Amino acid sequence: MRVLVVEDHQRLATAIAGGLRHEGMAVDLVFDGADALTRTTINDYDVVVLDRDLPGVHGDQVCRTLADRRSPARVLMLTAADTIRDRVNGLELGADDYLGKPFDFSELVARVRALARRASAPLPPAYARGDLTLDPARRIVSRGDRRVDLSPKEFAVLEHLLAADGRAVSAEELLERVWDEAANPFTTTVKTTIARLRARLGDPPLIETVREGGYRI
Amino acid sequence: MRVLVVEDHQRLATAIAGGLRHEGMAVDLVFDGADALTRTTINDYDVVVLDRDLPGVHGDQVCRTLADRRSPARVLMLTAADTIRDRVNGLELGADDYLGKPFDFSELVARVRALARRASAPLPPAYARGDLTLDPARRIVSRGDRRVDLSPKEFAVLEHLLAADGRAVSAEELLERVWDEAANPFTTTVKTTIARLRARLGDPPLIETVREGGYRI
DNA sequence: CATCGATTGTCACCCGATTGTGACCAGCAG
DNA sequence: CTGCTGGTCACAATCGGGTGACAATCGATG
Repeated sequence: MRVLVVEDHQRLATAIAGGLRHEGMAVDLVFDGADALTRTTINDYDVVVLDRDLPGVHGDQVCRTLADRRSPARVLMLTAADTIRDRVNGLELGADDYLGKPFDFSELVARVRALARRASAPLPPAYARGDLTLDPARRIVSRGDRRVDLSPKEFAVLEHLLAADGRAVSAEELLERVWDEAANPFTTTVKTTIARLRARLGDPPLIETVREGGYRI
Repeated sequence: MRVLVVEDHQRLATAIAGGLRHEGMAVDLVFDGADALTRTTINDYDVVVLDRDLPGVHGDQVCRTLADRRSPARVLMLTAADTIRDRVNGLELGADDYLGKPFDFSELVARVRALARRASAPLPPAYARGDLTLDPARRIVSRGDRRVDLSPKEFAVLEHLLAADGRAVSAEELLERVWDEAANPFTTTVKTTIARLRARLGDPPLIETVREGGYRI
């Protein structure tokens, strides 16, 4: 879990960062708002622990900017005074949670955890063709309920054929899309890879040859 | 709904337990703090109804221990005197609600119900995959009923793999999400960590390698 | 503050799978 | 029969991942 701590007081900053690291989180630390903004463009954080009173760019400003950018990072705002009014302000700025100083460290940890528990992105759908399925995210190919394991090239070729959805795909197109520039078009690489792929997929055959036109599934 | 009643006065204890059972709850009953602590390690309760004045281990102590353990059980504290001061103390100790004696039984029921509802939402942040379970909050990993202890990095990697839900996770992604900025992408750190993780998890192997694609669980 | 063990990053080396390659074979159309 | 397209095979080079050793660092403990 990736966390950015933004806090200008050295002592407190390192204490927070150290504590969160101790909980097993990957923590980056910056001491002002400007740095916070650049860091959040470079890295993807799950949570930003943001002190409100920062020199230079104010915490509120950082928070607002993140919200404007539609940053996926959740913001936990730290503030000296914890009044209802502050809380409302903070949440209106786009903070996801609010914690007043002084705070109990275990509470900070709990809240960071809670914020990081974001709904995991749904897995993209798998391809299916007859009894063949290919799941791009999991990198799994099955024939019926039998798992088929493929080498990276074989997998990529099969994925491309499935994506073509029945259209015939020429050897040139495969070379273009599946291989990189280093591929030598004057050799039999594609033929060979298709052969190996067919062998691994077993019977009945799935990949048809279209004379002069390439391959189709 | 699973409830533990901790109350040293026999009469009152059985009355409460009986009443809650009558409301359809599964109630366990103990008469002192020490028993309460052992029971809560054995079973997962939704709510603990806890008398404050207990012989031996005091109610406050029980409450604090539960909080320290990050127990998911919510605590409803019962107390003879219901002063503001008591209430604040109780809540600071980690109790989730507070009820002064004498109380109206219907109010007790209502509060237990309310607490149970509250508990059910953020309760299950534990991953499971086959015989493997990982509890992020407690930082506990088990294989079947055998506890596995992992270093922080190993734990974080495993958590990430489990969160990916079978998706293949590349070494780059792991570096990005589990390590902080100081990580050097040109070395074999991830490989090594995976190797150590595999060794600790034992047989049968759980983490699969996806050539060119990273790791999958 | 010194010490000891655990943790972690780094490197050198090993190994098997993968892949590109070209020679050769098979089927088919003209 | 001939020429062409595509399939098959064996081989060698390469690559990606696994392993074990080592050192630096961290953290707990006396």
